[in-house]
Amino acid sequence: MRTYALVIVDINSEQVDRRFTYAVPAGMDLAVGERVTVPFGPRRLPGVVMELTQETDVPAEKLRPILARVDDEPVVLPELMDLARWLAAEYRCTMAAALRCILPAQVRANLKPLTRLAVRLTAAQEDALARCKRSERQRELIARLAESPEGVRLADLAPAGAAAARALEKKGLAEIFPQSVRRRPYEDLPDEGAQVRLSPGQENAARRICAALDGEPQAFLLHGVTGSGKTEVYIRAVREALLRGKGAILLVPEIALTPQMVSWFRARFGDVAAVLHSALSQGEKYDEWRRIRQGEARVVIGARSAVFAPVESLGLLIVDEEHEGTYRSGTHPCYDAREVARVRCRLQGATLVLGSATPSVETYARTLRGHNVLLEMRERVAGRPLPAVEIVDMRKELIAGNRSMFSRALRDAIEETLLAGQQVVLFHNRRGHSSFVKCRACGYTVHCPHCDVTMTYHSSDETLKCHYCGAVLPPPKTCPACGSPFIRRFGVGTQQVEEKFREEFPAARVLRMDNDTTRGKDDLVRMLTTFRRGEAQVLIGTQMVAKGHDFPGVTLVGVIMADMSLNLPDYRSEEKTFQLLTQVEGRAGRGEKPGRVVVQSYEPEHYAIAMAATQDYRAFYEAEITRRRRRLYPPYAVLSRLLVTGRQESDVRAEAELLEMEIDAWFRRDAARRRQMIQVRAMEAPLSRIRDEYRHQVFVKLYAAGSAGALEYLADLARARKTPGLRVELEIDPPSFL
DNA sequence: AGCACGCCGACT
DNA sequence: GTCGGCGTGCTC
Repeated sequence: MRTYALVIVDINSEQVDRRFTYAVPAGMDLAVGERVTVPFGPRRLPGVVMELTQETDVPAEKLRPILARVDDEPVVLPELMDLARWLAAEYRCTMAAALRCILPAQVRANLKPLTRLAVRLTAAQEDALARCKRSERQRELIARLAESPEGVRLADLAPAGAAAARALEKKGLAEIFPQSVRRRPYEDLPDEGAQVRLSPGQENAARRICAALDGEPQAFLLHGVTGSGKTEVYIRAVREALLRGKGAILLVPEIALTPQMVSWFRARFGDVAAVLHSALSQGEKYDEWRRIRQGEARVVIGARSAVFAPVESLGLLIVDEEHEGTYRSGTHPCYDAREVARVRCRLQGATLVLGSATPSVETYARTLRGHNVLLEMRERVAGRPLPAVEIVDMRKELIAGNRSMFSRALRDAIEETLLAGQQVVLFHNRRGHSSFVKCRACGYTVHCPHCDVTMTYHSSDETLKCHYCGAVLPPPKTCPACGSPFIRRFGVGTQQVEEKFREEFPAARVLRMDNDTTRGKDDLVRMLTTFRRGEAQVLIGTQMVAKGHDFPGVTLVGVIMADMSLNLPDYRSEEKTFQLLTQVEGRAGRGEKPGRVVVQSYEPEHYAIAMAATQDYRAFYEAEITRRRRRLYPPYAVLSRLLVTGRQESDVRAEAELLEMEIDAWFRRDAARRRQMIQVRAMEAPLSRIRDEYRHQVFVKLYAAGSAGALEYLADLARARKTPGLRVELEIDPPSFL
């Protein structure tokens, strides 16, 4: 009986997003998940076998045979085939695009293994020695080679040794051959961290996770205050998974944080741990992937895309710093690694652990609704206290005549800390675009009357705009709240903070860490190491200094302006601010000495700032979820937009307005649809032109409950739109509306 | 995605 | 008369 293979060809286009049937040549041993080369029109293309079948409706004259297998073994695990299918359905991408996520480019490129010349004995040691009585060097080499039957790299021999090797080869006693070597990322990293005793909180969390490894797989939210030692819990859980013959994946939010985590894992798990992320070289990535696929590595540490790592019999999937935005992919398919992780765990019967000191509002809400089991760690390890936080009201500083960016309290604290020989972290979250208008006398910021988000100052036409509804206001000359003339836009960056700091504390050794100073691949790691070693006393930086670093020498954290992230035109800005402040405050007092924090703010009474100071997550969550419910934001609503782009501005505008009318009509058709809609509005996008392409958007806000049908409609609408010269794209809950 | 086929303007 | 523009249509 004939066998046919249903193949997805590697073309990311909806036109060919279906399975093509090929005849399997007699004698070709094929399995689902294997990569093959197939004829496709005049071309030869790679593809993946989705299914094997005994019959087909395809007429015989159309059928063509599979040309070849690409790999020696199936490359896609069966569970990952299911995951790819889910990915394509959930994120509305082609099957080819979904498979590309699962098969990284290096693997598809079929890289060659890296080889170096090595030498090994081909004769018995005694025979070889007998024939080399005269040369002491050759005899030495023979003894050494006898100890390493797999061969010794020529580069590892002294120059004379290499000559001896060639002599042995000439005598037919040894051979010189290309030996494949593994490219090891972070090879020279020290193996840090000794075995530690777990605190009662850590012990409890680890026990609950291990119970799930033995019994019914579960999803956990591990909520532990900064410094509570979540990493140790991960390590314990991973070890337990390994002991049960299962694999584990640990996702970390940023490459920058990986080296430290890798060194901790290497210390415990050695070569069983693999690393996967985009900053590795092609070869490193390829080799690590192969090692995982072949079961040589059972533990994977990696960024977002490592959620697809080919770990067989996965037992545990951990998402560290669950709240981080980096888990959402910016390129199509725009998957959320946390969602993928959840589905993958379901498909493979694995246990999911989401870890954070500041869980995202969505995750916490889901947890309270019973989707995750909550594990809490309220204490820091070794009985260390949380840092004492002092909030400084910068409005009072202005009244007191202090116009500098450092309050008297912060300046004193820095002085004391430097005198005591301890380290300081200064955090300032400068965001390049979108400046806002704020009153320095009373802290008032101009908000949109309709949307409750900060309005953004546009210097081009000197107006304030709302990025959600398009409302436009002239910037006020005096503060609408208190009448003060000190109302102006804010735009201080870390560079100015550094300059002012050097003026005031010329003796201190300062490092500045932001996007401008960490351009090179290794700059960040080097700076972190320098600072951790104590070779600088002060670290000034943006959010990248806030995240997860362990700086035992830091006893003072200063926040230059806590309101910075509060005034972004985004409904998540309160959440972001709370997370950032809580995280950066958590950098203080992680060593022997207790830490302190000085937070400077123009609106110190704001709940995000006040509750970050007391590290009271639950109180913040209650306040925030109440606001979201009242103002109709996620998780109660779904925000989406249709983005229209094109060269001709009038066409772009007209298309957006047409879409608005059409969508509006669709929602008004019956009562059920009317109940879905909160707002539909066409407007110019905040970034109204990028690379000579004009941008307009149709902002669509829906009630979350039962929104699936409406979103499906919007997706179909966007896809069906084929006006020449225009592109229409649907974005659901995008990271920003710029 | 490519590459075909197919129907209307300026060139040796 | 031809060379060539890129609009639909197909690829097992």
